[in-house]
Amino acid sequence: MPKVKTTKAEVVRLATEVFRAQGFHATSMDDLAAACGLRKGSFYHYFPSKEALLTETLEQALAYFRAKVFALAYQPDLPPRQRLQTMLDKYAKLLFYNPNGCYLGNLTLELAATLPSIKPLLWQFFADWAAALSQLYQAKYQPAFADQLAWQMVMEMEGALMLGKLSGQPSWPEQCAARMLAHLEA
Amino acid sequence: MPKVKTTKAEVVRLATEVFRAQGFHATSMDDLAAACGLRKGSFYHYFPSKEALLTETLEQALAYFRAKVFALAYQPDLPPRQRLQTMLDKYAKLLFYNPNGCYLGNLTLELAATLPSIKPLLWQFFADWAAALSQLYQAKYQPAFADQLAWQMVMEMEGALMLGKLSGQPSWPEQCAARMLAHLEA
Amino acid sequence: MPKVKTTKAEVVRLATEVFRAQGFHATSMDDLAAACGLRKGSFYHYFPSKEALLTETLEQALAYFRAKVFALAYQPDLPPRQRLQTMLDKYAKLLFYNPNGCYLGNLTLELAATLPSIKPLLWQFFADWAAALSQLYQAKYQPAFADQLAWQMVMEMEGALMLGKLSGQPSWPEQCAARMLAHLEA
Amino acid sequence: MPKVKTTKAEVVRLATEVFRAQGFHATSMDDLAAACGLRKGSFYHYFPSKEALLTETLEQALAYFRAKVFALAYQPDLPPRQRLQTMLDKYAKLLFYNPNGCYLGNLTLELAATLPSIKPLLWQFFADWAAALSQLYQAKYQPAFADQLAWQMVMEMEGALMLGKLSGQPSWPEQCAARMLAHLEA
DNA sequence: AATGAATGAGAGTTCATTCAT
DNA sequence: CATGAATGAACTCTCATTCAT
Repeated sequence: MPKVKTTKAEVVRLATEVFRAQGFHATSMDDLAAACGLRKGSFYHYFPSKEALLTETLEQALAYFRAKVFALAYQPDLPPRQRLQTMLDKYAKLLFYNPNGCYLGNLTLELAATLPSIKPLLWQFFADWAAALSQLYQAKYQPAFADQLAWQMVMEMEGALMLGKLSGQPSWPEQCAARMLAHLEA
Repeated sequence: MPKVKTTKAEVVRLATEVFRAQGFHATSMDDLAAACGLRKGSFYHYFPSKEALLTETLEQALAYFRAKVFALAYQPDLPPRQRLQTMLDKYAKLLFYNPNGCYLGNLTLELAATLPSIKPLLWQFFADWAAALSQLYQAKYQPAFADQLAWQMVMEMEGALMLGKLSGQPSWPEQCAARMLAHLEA
Repeated sequence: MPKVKTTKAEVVRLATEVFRAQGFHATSMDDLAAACGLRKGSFYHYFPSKEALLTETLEQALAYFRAKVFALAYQPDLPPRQRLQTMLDKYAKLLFYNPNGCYLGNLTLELAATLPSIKPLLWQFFADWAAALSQLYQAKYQPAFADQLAWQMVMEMEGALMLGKLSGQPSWPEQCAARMLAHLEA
Repeated sequence: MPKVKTTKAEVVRLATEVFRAQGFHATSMDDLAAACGLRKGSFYHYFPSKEALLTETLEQALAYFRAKVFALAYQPDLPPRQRLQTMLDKYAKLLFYNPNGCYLGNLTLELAATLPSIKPLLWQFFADWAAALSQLYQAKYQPAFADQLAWQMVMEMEGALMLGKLSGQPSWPEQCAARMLAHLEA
């Protein structure tokens, strides 16, 4: 069993989980090194600083959500109802059953006020998420109303993930997802 | 060498603002000392540790919301619509126009996973907030539905405050408050 | 039950026990205040500094041993054997059954190298102790030999108290006391 | 900014001397850093805490005494008298002419009551020391008496080192060593 | 490319002492 | 006389970062 060389992408993936669990400031480079099986010093071959690593995790997370989650809202040859269902299934798998909630949401509240450089990335996440929802709701509603409803559901979901994180129970975001779907029903 | 006199309640009040702006881990005892006009070591006359100080800020914040905000939902001799209006006005004054959002919500996402001792306090905040809303909605809806709607609006408001913090604009929570009111309209 | 005013002598007595248990540097003024039922600030009405308090405990301890222990070696109208016996009984009561050993011996090893001002006091203790023993042994031995034997037994006793402190068992100093007595037997 | 290279064993050796001179609590990490030519923070690469460093100094001291001093009592092909002589010579070189006395004895009195984790190590030192002496005395005395005599001399020596530390004169332990030898003479 | 050793700054905390009340 | 509040220095320890090897 040869030790597989750690790739940069893998390091970013692992770091994301540690940041998601502990937050940015409560996570030390030692924590990250331990989680990635690297020595502390080796980190600086991949990333010039802790903040740069954070930024990469955000970029990778955003790219992942765009490619693997939000994209599901735009599948051709599938009715909106099913597109929303598959998107929410994927979303749920990523966020509902992990006790640490929404990575991007966590960082928004922890860092938006003190680390403005990440705000555009964070905002993009919410905007893309709302756009995907809005596009689906437009099958049933006027664009303006669909948009408002989409943003409303994004906010509700972030609040639901907050309660889920606090209570340890997935029912909050689950019920929120059910309401998201219901808005497409008759 | 001037010996500044402060009260414990005042220290807690000032510390709350610093924690709200920067988060718990990003705030040093030096930051707190500077904000309170104390020297670092003097803090330990009031609180045995940074964590104990945090807990006191949470307790004081919860007590304040209970006494000064949520209580407005229970005013006798006032129609529900007006009670909700005054409660939301007070709520807005405290949270909408401060760029740092909801203190309790911020700490939920930063600390729920790593500082479980504060979870009951945080939960109480959300529960009281939902109870106040539910009690108002029961003027119009069945208890079960009123309750669900109340929790839904609490979540939406936390999400709205998150977007407000990220965007720097109060319109997100403002519109959420408008929807809260609309649920009581005809 | 009126609260008896703490007297300076009482404070010194209590402080001695805390210093004996924890050593000088490991004992904080808070520890002392707690043990004496005083507030920290009040200490400075009795003693100008922690070090001055230490010195007073040493002086009081030395005075006590002189008046209440070593004096027993000089009782008129009692044979040497009995004088030694009563002195050792008193000595044992003070030191053997307290797990913290010999106060003066403890401070000698902790502070002789860094707080030379207390060295004369400490030395006086050992010198008086040896003189008392020597005077008794002179009933049986030549002065020079009695003196040497006395110092020898003082050293052995300090070593025995060290082992007693480490093991928690009084048998080490007890057997040493038995040997002290044996030197006066036939 | 020079990066001094040191070995862990060297750090332990130097720290032992500082602890021996000043005691554990009176020695700061700054003192240790200065003595070792390291910066304060660098210590924590070698030892997780000041207490862990202390434990290592004790372990190394015990190992040294076993290998380099007490072992001399068991040399084959040498009469007991000479074995004792060489052991005492080595012992004297280490302890008599250093004004800070016996490292293990110092720590016994300073820390036995407050840091119980080191008690087994300390006790092992005294036990090995007594065992080495006892083994030599058994050339002349019955095992039980040899054993008692050995412990007696260990205690006397600790007391002698205490007086040596207090007086600054090596004659106390020197004469004690002479008595140790005398017990093997005709 | 990888790392172990080192670092300076700063973290939270403790301390002996001061002093206005 | 007593004390609660305050202090500045020092404490142990952690951190993100550097760099010779």
